[in-house]
Amino acid sequence: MATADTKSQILDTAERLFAQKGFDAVSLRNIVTVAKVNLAAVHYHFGSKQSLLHTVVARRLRPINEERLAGLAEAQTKAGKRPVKLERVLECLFLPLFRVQADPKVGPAFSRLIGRVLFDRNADLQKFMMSELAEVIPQFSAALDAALPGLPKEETDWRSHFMAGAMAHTLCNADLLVRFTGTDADASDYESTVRRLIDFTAAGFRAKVSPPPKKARAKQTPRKK
Amino acid sequence: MATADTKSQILDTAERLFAQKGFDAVSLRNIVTVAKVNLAAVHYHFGSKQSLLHTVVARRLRPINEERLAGLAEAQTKAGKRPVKLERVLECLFLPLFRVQADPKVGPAFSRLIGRVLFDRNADLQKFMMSELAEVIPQFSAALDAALPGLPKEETDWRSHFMAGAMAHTLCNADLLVRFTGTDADASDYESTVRRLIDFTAAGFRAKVSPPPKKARAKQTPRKK
DNA sequence: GCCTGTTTCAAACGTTTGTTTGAATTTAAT
DNA sequence: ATTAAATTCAAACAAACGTTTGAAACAGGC
Repeated sequence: MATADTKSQILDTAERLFAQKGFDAVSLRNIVTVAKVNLAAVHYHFGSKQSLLHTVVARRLRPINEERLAGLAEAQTKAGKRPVKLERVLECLFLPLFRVQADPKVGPAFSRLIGRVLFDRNADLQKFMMSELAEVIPQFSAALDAALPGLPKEETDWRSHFMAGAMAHTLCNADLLVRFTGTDADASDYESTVRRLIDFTAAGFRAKVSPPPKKARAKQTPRKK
Repeated sequence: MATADTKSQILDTAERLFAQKGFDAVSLRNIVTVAKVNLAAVHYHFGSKQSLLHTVVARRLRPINEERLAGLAEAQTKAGKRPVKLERVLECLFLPLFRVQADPKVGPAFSRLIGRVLFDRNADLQKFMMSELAEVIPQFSAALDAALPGLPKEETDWRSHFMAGAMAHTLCNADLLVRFTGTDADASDYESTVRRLIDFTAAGFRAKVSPPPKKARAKQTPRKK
C-alpha cells in the first residue's frame, strides 16, 4: 500500500463520511474500513481524529480562500477608486467555494462538509475556522461596507450573517435542492446556484431598514396574551 | 425524586446539551449526570436516545407550528380575497419560533437546537422533521407563491431555501450575534432579529431574477483557465 | 395495611471508541 | 547490499456507549 494512496484514501473517505454523517457520528474504524487502510495509519499520518478533520477542511479551503482574496483584489484593481460592486464582492466570495462541486472526484462532499462546519458551534472547530478565515472575513467585510455606503455597520453585520446562513445551508443541500426544485442537472449547476444566491443576498443587503419594532410593540402586546 | 421532575429534568438538560454540542456528541451519561437522574430513567420514560431527541424537539415545536398556522389563517381571513402580504407571511413563520428565546427558562437553547436540527441531514431526523412540518410547509409555500405572483415556482423554492438557511443560522447563533454586532440586549431582541430577518428575506424574495449564467459562460471561459 | 402499578436504582451486557504499542515490512539513500 | 528512516500492521489499552435486567422503593387506591 503506497503511502500517497494511504493518506489520500483517508482524507477523501473522511471528507465524504464527515460530510454525510457529521464528525461525531463517524468513527475512525468506519473511515479505515471504507478506505481499506489500517487504523493506526490515521494517527501516524494525522495525529488525531480532530487533526484529520482540520486537514480535510484546510486542504481545499485554503486554496479557495486564496482564490477569493485574489478575485477581490483583482476586482478592486479594476474598480480603481470606486468600491467594488456588491454583486462582484458576493461572486468572489461564493464562486470559488461552490465551484468545488464541479470536480467529479469531489462532488458535493466538500461543500456539504463546509456547510456543516460553518454551522458548528464546537469551540475547537470555530477556533480553527476563524484562523482559516482570518484574512477573508476582514477583507470581505470591508468590501461589503464599501459597497453599501448608506447602510449602518450594525445592519451590514446582521445581513452578512443572514447571507452566511443562506450560503451554508445551500452548500449543505446542493444535491437535494437540484432535485427538489426540478432544476436541470449539468456541470454549470453551481453557477446557477451562485447566481440565484447572489440575487437573493444582494437584494437582502440593499433592503430598506425597517424601524425597530419597539414602537410597534404597544400595539402587539394585547395579542400576545 | 418526583417523577414530574425526572422527566422535565431530562428533557430540559437534553435540550441544553444537544443544542450546545449536538446530538451525537452528547451521551446519555452526560445528560443524567447534569440532570441528577438515573441512567435507566431515560429508557423508562423515553425508550431511546433517539426518541428523547424527538420529544425534546416536538414538545416545543408543535405549539410553535400551531401558532404559525393560526397566525397565517388569521392573516388570510383579514386579507379576504387578496393574498397575504409577504412580510406578514414571513412574520407568521419566524416570530413564534424566535419568541421561545424570550422565555427565561429556555433562553437560547431551543432555538439553537432547532437551528441545528434544520441543518441536519440525518435520515431519521429529517423524516421526523418532515412529519412535524407536514402542514406548515405546504401552507406557507402556497402563501409565499400567492404573495409573489410574478415569480416562477422554481425561483420561489430556491429563495425559500435561502430563507430557511438564513433563519436556521440565526437561530443557532442568536446569542453570539447580539454580542458580535453590538446590539443592545433586552427582552425584545428576538423581535429586532425577526424584523431584520424579514427585511433581508423579503427583499431577497422580491429580487429581480438574473438571466441564467449560461449565456455569460462563453465570456468567462478564458478567465477560468 | 395490603396490593398493584409505577418509577428508580445499580449493575451488567455487548459493543464501540480514540489512542497507543512494539514488531514487521517497506522505502529511500548510500 | 546495507542501513536507517518511514510506514504499516495487529493487538491491546482504558474508557465510554446505548440498552437491558431484576430488585428495591415509591405512590395510589381500596
